[in-house]
Amino acid sequence: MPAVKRAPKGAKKADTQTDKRKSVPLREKPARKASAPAIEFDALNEHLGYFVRRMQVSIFQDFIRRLARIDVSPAQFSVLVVISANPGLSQSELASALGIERARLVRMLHRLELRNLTVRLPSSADGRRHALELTREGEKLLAKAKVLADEHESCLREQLGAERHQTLLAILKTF
Amino acid sequence: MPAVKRAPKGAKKADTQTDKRKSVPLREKPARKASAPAIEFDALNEHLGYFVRRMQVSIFQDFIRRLARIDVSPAQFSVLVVISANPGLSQSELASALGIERARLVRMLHRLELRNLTVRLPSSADGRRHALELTREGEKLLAKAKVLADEHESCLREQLGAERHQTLLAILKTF
DNA sequence: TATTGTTATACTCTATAACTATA
DNA sequence: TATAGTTATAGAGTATAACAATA
Repeated sequence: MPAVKRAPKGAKKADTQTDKRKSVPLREKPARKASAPAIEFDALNEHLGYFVRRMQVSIFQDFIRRLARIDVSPAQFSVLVVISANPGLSQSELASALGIERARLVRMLHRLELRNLTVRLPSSADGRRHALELTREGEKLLAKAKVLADEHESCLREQLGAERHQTLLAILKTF
Repeated sequence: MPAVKRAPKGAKKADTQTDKRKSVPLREKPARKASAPAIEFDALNEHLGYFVRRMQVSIFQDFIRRLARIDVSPAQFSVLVVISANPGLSQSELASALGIERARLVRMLHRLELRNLTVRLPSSADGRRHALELTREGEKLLAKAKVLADEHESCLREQLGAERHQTLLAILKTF
């Protein structure tokens, strides 16, 4: 057995339910038993949020898998794309454009900078700001990332059908 | 000043860049300066994942805000709905139906059980399984949650337009 | 052996708050 | 005083691994 040893455990929480669980089987509806009856999603079927969430998770999983070999996450991809397209952008501007917390962006840029993909240059106009840019290496990696991301998108377009893909993109952009 | 005191800080990471930052302004493209020029999203404009993510975050924020007073998160809502519609469901079945980790569901049910909303009954057929059900209190809270969730959805339908809302729901369901 | 529920761990993300240095 | 960048912290969420009880 490796080092792990198992800490003494919080107790309390588990105990409150042990009584019920180990004691008399109060009652139990026959409902779910035989041959895998399809699960009913009820109210969730009318809620966009549920399906949007499922799709987002699924899309991100594919994106992450495809860009794993260059180690670029969806969030990192969006940061690299926007810096490249808007060189000199400040961290605040970038964060608010992408809906990322300023504080989180700091750590993201930290890692990107350690990998020599981005730089924070001093802004000549305002001593508080950083002018963000990609390094040459950053631009090269972004180019590779865009190829992989396009493959990802093509696969998605194929899954959905070009028309639905287009419709979806159009509707989401209006939101 | 309250207790906080500030730990000695990791150093190293911050230092590696301090040199660059405090030293000569290497160069800086004039690009972003004057009157808030619109930010360019470039490749992101073609990626469904980016917009799906933005929409999901936005929808969840509204959902969370509206159900805050009954303290029900989107994930909790989906769990309550599915248990109510499929009484006797096991934790594994529920987890896989909703795409939640088995381990995470344990903690979620823990909290719901502490609030007296759900119960884990022993399964008569299989000693390993729990038969999940809502308590009467759970059903009552779920009824309230459904009302609020419907209001949330109505607002969303209004924002998008009924037609686009319908189209979106239909396409997402095929995915 | 495999499965169900459970605990633990580690890492990411989100949300705040507070600090510094500049403005 | 306000803003830009930074650090710290707490809470969720995600991903694993391991374990006990049961099959």
